[in-house]
Amino acid sequence: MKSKLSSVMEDYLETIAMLKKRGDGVVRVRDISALLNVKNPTVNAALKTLSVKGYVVHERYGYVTLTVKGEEKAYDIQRKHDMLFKFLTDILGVDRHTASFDACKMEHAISPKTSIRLTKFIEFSEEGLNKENPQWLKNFKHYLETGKKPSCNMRKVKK
Amino acid sequence: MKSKLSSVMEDYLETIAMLKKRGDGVVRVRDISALLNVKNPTVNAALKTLSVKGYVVHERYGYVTLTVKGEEKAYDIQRKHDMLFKFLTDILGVDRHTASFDACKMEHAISPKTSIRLTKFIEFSEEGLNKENPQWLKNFKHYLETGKKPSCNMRKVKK
DNA sequence: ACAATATGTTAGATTCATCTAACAAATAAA
DNA sequence: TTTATTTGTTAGATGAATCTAACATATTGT
Repeated sequence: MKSKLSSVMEDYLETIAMLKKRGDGVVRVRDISALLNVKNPTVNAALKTLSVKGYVVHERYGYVTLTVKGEEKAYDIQRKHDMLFKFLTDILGVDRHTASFDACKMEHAISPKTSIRLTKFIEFSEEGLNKENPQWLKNFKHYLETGKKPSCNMRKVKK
Repeated sequence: MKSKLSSVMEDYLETIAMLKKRGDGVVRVRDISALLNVKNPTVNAALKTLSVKGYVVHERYGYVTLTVKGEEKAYDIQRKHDMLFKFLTDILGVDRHTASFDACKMEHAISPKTSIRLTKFIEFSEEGLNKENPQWLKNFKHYLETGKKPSCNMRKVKK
């Protein structure tokens, strides 16, 4: 009964969830096709697939809604996306546009195990009493700019 | 003239390069289908596509070889794969099997920019005079096990 | 050298995600 | 309230990646 979804189908779920959470709160075929840059009939076909599998409800000429199963799945994907985006921007320092683009593809590629570890890694980089970056992350940013990692010796150098 | 390759085609190139570098140094259709878990006719179709695009040479009933273009592409993908594998295992501490599996998918998902940053991050984690993990990485491993990041206070605690 | 086995190829079918063209229904404008 | 416009649907085609079945060529063993 697992009937795994393709990454394309996952994208549709993610998009529907995103559209629900903004604008007028309802989701039409047009909105989905606009966001995913596909034509209406393509969206229709996808919705057919997703409704047969129990992820969405879509009556002829009506709005699109997620089932509980669909919401859960969409939420999972969005969490992964947000986590990856954060990792790419906050830790690696990738620009927002590239990070967003890559996160959209990586979210379908990483296993739960990797997802959990990356999440922990982000938490680790944020943990602590002060909200500032930890020193190691500052050192990495410095390394990105200069190609040099502050060594023990360097830290002793004055000025 | 860019004619981007699908991730499936990239996998074929990667596999061919890998097979070349081991065993008897030649690559047959059978080797590729065995490694990728597809049937011979599928490999044949892929080789057709790749040879039309100038990545491989394949004469009827002959061995498969990469063109220079194909080698370059394959090398790019392998570099990405190895880098991702290293990141997943050495930094995140993901098990080798999962890391290998995920790297195979992620290598097709990340942009050059992200690839470069990740590479730098790995370099950063290895840089230095001693080959040991840097302290921050040890701290992360500790965080994974205990859920606690060694704080300034904790470090002062005796024993 | 010949038969048996393994490997490679061709042809044709299937599934998925996409498209265009033609039509139907709903909404907005007059 | 008719007409015009936008949106949704259906039908049918396409390209990519896969399969099976049938056949062709190589390789191996005797």
